[in-house]
Amino acid sequence: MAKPLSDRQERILEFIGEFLDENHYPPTVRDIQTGCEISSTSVVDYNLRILQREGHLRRQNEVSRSIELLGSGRRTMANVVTVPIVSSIAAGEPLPVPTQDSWDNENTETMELPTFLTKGRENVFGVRVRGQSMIDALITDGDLVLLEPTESASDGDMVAAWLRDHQEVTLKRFFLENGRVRLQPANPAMDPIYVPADKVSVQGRVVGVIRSVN
Amino acid sequence: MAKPLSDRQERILEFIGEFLDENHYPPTVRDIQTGCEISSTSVVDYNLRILQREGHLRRQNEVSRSIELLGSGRRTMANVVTVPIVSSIAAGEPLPVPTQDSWDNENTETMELPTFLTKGRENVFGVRVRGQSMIDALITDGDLVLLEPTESASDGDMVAAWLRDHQEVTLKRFFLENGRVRLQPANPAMDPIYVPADKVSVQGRVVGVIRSVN
DNA sequence: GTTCGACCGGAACATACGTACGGAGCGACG
DNA sequence: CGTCGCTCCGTACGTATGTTCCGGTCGAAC
Repeated sequence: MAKPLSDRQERILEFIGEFLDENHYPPTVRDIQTGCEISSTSVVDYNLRILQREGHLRRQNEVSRSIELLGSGRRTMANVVTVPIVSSIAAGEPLPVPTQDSWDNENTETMELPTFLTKGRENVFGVRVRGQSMIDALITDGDLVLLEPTESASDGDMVAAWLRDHQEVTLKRFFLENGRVRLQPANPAMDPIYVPADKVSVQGRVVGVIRSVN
Repeated sequence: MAKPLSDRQERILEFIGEFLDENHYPPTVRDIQTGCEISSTSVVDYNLRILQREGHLRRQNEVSRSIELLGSGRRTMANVVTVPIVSSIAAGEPLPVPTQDSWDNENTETMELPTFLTKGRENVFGVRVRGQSMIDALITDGDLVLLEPTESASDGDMVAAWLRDHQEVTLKRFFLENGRVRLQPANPAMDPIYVPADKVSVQGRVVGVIRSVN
């Protein structure tokens, strides 16, 4: 299914992304030809068809600049990425980190976000928060939390941590202190909690929070 | 300077915005011609030149689909608006609500946001928060608060309120209760404050909060 | 009336741009 | 060796699309 791409195809995909970041419209076949130093428009067209067949992009026939990138963290246009929204976070269950399969699924909800929120990070996904359990992380009911999937964390990272003994996910700053983990609420008025390292599993690193009021 | 636009010009501007919302690329002259039921491409071109001269949009010569909308809350492409970021909010001063003049100023910082954050609202602007003074509104240092300019508020709205006696701006939910104003923190664990109605001036309604971690 | 400017209409022109066609190099395979 | 598939190249064709030219209508100003 997911065939490996040739160097040229990788290059084209990368160029389209860069073009989208620098302009407010997609590139033409000839823009790509010049940008990737390809000798003929037919080669560009040939590779674009392959990329389209493999599901990396979409084009409309006979329409100029109709290239649209597909896939996780795709850039649909200048400074915009599309991320999947996976169900909702609730007390009592671990996070359903999205797989490539679930992302490929047509009925995954997605959202378009400015790139400054995901800058450089891969596979960022969003989780909608239910309830007030994250209030000490300055996050409330209805907020959208952006997470970068990871299983490890550095001191000071804000992470989504699954606490095995408490059977719940919490968002806190992570610190590893001689064998145990300190989870520090974002609100300095609240006290940290301490957990043995083997009772905590990191599910993702928080890279952003979006709250839409009303 | 700001000449009134003809009906046709308004229509064209509106159509370009709608087109940008529905596609991932700008419209051609002929897309506009069809969409606005104009009999000739030359009329479209004629009006586009006027709109460009008046600063409502920008085009590149000889480049297809190179139309770019300008101005406050402009849609640069599908589901994206551009909003100005006005300085920063700090304890001790009222908010510098942006005027048309300040927006027109070239050196205003701007940011592109998904439309779902500003949906339907006019003249939304962003304010970067400094310090921890908004912590009881679940807002912390570095957050970007999106405000819709207004001087009135309905019960339950989250507003930016200038407290004359305290000489500070605060973000709270607004309730008018027989002559006095109750300002309710977003964090239900915190207590409300009560202020005489004439000691409070509403500066804007909060429509969103964006936090970028790290 | 005449003049002028703002706006529209139809058609043509020139370039931009997607697409098709024939062919060539090259490695895999029998 | 032949031939098949994949990739590339050069070129050309046809449509898409920005642009120009010339004429026309209408209302305001004189």
